[in-house]
Amino acid sequence: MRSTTDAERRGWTQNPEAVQQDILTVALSEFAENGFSGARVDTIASRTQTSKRMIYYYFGDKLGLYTRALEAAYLRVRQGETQLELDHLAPQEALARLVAFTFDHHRANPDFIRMVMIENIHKARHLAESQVIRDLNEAAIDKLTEICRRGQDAGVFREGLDPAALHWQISAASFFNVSNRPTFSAIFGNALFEDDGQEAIRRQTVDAILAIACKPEVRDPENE
Amino acid sequence: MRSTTDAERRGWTQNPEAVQQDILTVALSEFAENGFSGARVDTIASRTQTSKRMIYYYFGDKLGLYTRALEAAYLRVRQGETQLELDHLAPQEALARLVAFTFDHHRANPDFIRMVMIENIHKARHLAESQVIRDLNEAAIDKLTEICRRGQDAGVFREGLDPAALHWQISAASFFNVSNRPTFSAIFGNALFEDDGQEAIRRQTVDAILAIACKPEVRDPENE
DNA sequence: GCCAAAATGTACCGCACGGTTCATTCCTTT
DNA sequence: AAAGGAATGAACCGTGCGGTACATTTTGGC
Repeated sequence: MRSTTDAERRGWTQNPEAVQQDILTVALSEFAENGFSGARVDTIASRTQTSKRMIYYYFGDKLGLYTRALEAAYLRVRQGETQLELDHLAPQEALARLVAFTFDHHRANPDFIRMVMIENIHKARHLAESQVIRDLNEAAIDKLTEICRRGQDAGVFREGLDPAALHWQISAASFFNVSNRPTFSAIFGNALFEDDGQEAIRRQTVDAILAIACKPEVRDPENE
Repeated sequence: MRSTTDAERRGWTQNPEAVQQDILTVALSEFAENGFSGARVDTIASRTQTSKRMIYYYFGDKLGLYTRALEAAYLRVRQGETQLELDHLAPQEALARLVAFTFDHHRANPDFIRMVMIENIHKARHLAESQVIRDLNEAAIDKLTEICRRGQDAGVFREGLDPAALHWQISAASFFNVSNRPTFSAIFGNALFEDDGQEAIRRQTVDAILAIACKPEVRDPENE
């Protein structure tokens, strides 16, 4: 590791990892903004501190770059999810916390949401082929499955509860809230996406999920 | 109105409306499949019984064609919604019916869903500018608002229920079910999208919405 | 220090694709 | 029946954009 002064004086310093990271960051934002065909390799290059040449050097072609950007988006977002600790909470509390967290977490990662939207437009063609992403998602339902088991053991959750279906419900609300905000607010106004509206929707969503999971007699007494 | 035989013999028959309709149908399917930048005007033209020349003659440019296709998608889907009659049902029944219908209706109109997805990728830029679509959606919440009022008058729905927020919940489930099927099933398997899984999810969704809308004491006794 | 390999800069290419030009045929009006 | 406008056909064009050729600099190994 040496001083960079001579490199600054004339010429440049090699830094493969940083260059790739730079490209990936820009590419992710550009693909998320414009979609695969909408994104322009030249634009990505220009927003980079390096050149288009380097993009093709490291990523082969536009599709390769897109795939890596997609994986990067998943990596980031899944990494954020590991922060959540639920084991010390009662099942209902844990579930409520998980739903609220997922809701906020999706909201905080719009680029990830947009990449998934784009993948869905493409029928998940690239996602399906990425082993990286498949691996990442194996653990995604684990937390929820564990909560379900605990809730059923404690007798507060319904029997025959399907963790996958529950995850579907949580994802639906959390995802839609970000993905469809533009059309929804264009048609029905922006109120639900202001702070008050978002809080109301999050609470409503938590309630709905709890209603699905909990036995009927369990839900009435506890009133937040 | 005259026979078309002479036109078949030599030359061609003019038919502006049919030509435009033909173009629109193909364009809708092509845009829904590939997005705005992904769709190719040449491809659209080739799938048409007319030529690229006609597309520009009637629709000006690619964006004009896209906008008209988007409006066409909304028109079709909203037209299907008018079939639903709910006034003769008790509020809870009406709401349950509305949710189940919306769920199925979205599922039956994947092209519409994909157009909305694409609009959301584009931040609803074109949808926001279309007066046609704004008008179409004014009536979209009316049914639901009416049900809410009736339910509250009858004392079975909670006070302070927000029809817009309820519509949000219904849309979230129904939309996500179609829009995110590719990624969801790529990651978590296809089971939830087979007939059994879909039925389970629809039931679960209806239950969740009813749990949001109904007063707690109202929901326990009635067991489908 | 020297050399091969890795990393980067510059300039360029081919063509796909959105859009147009110009000519021709159909239809309505008077 | 003539004319003028609407509707259609066929070929063409300019360029935006994905991708490449070729030269040059940097770096690490010996």
